Amino acid sequence: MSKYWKPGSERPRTVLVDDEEGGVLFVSTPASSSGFGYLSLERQRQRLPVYKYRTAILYLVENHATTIIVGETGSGKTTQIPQYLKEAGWAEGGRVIACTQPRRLAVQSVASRVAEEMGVKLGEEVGYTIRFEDQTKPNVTKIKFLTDGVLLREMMDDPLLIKYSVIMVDEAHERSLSTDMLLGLLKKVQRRRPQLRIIISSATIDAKSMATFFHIRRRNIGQATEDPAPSELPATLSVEGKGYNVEIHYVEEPVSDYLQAAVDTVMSIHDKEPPGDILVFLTGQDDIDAAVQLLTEDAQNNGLLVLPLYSGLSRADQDLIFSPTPKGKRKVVISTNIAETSLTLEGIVYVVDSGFSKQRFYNPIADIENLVVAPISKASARQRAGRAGRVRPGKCFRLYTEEYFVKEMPAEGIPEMQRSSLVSCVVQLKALGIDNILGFDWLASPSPEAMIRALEVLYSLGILDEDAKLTSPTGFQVAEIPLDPMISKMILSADTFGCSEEIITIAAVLSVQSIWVSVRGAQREFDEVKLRFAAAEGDHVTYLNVYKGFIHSGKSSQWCYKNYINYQAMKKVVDIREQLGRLLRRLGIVLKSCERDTQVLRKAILAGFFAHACCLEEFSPNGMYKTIKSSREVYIHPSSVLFRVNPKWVVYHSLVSTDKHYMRNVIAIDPSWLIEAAPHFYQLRKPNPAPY
DNA sequence: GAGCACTGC
Repeated sequence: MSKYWKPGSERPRTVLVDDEEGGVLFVSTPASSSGFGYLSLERQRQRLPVYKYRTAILYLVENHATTIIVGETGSGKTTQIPQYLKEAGWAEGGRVIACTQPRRLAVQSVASRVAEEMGVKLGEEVGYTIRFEDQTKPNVTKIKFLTDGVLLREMMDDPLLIKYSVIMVDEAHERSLSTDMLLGLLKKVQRRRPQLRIIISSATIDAKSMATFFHIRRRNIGQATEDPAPSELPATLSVEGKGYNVEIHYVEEPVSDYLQAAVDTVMSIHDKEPPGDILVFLTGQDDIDAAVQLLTEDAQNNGLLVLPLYSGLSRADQDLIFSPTPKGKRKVVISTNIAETSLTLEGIVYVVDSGFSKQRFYNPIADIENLVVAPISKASARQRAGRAGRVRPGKCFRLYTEEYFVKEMPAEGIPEMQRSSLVSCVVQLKALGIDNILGFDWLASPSPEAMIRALEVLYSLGILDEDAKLTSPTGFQVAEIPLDPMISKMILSADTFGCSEEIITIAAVLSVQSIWVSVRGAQREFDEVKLRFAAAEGDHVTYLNVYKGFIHSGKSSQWCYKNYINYQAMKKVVDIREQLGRLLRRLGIVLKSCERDTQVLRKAILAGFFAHACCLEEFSPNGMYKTIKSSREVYIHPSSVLFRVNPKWVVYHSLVSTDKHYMRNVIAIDPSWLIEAAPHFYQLRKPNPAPY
């Protein structure tokens, strides 16, 4: 292996302390690394790297409006800082300390850990809020963990976030859509509420741009406040992590086939390295299944237990990953990016990093989201490597050269804000009274094309008016519904068509990944089972049949298993459906059923998705459609019940672009409904006119 | 004949 691999010289664990005012300096000590099993909770807390910075953090938060904390995983910042703040009195007088996370699971686990450390019952002094679940008590909860999406929603009722004294935005380096929106809005809130403290916690050293962003010049400090306002210069503090050292190895020459290189590397680790499980990062299901097959063939009875991991797997298959490795075996998990942040595997000692992941990119001109294999960033590469150092010192094998890493790999990924459609963002900002979207203070500004496209789409849906203001009531109601605006529009229209009962089921199904389980081996059987639910009208109506079956079965997981249906997804459908029902009631909409009339149902769908209408090309041998809007070539996705049925006129929910543009979730329509649904969009159209 | 990952009153 020494011939092939070149040890790297990356020094990830430098500690940097940088108070912009130059007054404070902290020097770190090397990370300690011992098991905590026998220590009391209090002693464990004191052993965390962040503990040394307790006084410093409290000092900075006291004196600065914004504090940026750079800390690696395992520093303890997420669980400790909210407690320090509470101990220092930031939760007194009915005020609440908030800590946001990008993911639900993180919210729950961090909250329960903190409650345990404080010796209180979860949901009282320490609580959490995620969608569908509010574990907080008014006037009792002092520390509240929540997803950043929930905090954004809270702003619709409480734009200045009055009840919070400190808001800590954790994992800000991930730069999710809602984190970026939240940070932009928090900056605005801070102008109006100088006493609000913001803590931004990030795992990467790119704190400078955050600091520059939050360096606000307050304009109107007219009214005298009782406390002196904190410095508007953000402070930056760095805390080291608790991970073990991970030795980085690079290939000497670039590899041409990362799949084969990954397989070879696994075999080589298995041959030459001491015991320890291996985690391999590839890009998608195809790659992963291929690698699993190669390794399983290669590895017959040689002691490798090879397991795939991606979100499309059923829960049972995902859980295999967590089962203990049998004696004398070495576990190899071949995973997508899911293992980079969302799932943590214990016992990994070796990581193989292909250097790629699938990433979503949005083309605002074509209004299409693409999924492409793209190189990862240095930040991701470090995160992946860190997965090898959770239990003991590990090794990371990067399938790219050190020169590439140093010179070519981008430091950070492109923020999601610059890779997505802005339709939802715009509605949320408008609802918060931000009228000038182009002039909004973005952390990373989206392209003007994307913003203009979003405004156009929303205007065509009747959600925004000519002045780009939310329409009343439609626009404001759409903003209340936590779904894609096109789906929200569809839901609201269902009221007129008398089919809201059915439409909210469809909306819920369209809002989850997929209700089918992934079955590669039993494809034929799967297709046959699917036919039991299939409706001639298309996928949306098929989903109604599945939902009915699920409810009829008493929401049985067995029933799901037998029918190749994802039980977790169906439970989520039920949750979303209930939420939508409550929401509509609040908007004064009474749920009505259209019984068997699928025509009104499809008209309601069209009210949201008229822009996605397509017509089958005449004499097309391979089922080619063209979009009415822009004559784009599209095909029905093979997972659709209308695949090979090819009705003349269809409307799709979304496009998946791989080698072709595939329409996912397709329904057959009558073209006359189009003019009815959107006269402004489809007027006087003779062959292939383009509205834009 | 095909499927990155999260998330939301």
